[in-house]
Amino acid sequence: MDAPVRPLPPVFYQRPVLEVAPALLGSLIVRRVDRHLLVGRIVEVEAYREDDPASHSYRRRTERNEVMFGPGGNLYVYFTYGMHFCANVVTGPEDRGEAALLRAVEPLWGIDAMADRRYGKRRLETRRELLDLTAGPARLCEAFGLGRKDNGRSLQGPDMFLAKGQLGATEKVVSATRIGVSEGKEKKWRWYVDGNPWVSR
DNA sequence: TGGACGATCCCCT
DNA sequence: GGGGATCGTCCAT
Repeated sequence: MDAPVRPLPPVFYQRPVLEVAPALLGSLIVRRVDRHLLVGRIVEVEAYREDDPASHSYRRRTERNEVMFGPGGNLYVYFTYGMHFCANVVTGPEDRGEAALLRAVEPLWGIDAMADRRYGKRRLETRRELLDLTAGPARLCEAFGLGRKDNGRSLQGPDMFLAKGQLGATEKVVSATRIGVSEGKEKKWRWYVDGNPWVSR
């Protein structure tokens, strides 16, 4: 029997990010937007913490990073490179600036609607298009329709939440260094499902 | 007030 | 493997 799909509770998020981030692997991301239901499975994440030079919350509390300092269980969405959005799950207690970046998702449901957002067409034509649909933090934001208006959004639903998921018996979690950071290179604060085709290549 | 740069992606070679 | 797109944020003047 399938378990009911319901939001992971706030207490799930209100733990240290180095615990929460790897625990997110296999979780479902559930999104209702423009009358479409979109579902994916998280397969790659990174942790960012207040004492970490690579984190937006390093040094000062500012207007941009304010959401990271809120209680765990909200979405932190930021704009970068002049054209992309990236989505994070805020973790830890209030006033602790930490979050887990969603880097890759395996699309499960609503793929035609995701394709429409990503490529302007509702039918995928190549395997490459399927793999590029949600592989990467900005790609998954575009596919799931996440943007500026979603910054600070609660993950208790109904239009956006994460739900308990499963890792397959043969699926192995691997930790590695983070992508695209110039400081804090040595920290192995990226986790992914080994061999999953949506993980960054 | 301005300049440098970024938790990226895409297309070209 | 490399570079361009493109603009909000931050910090140094």
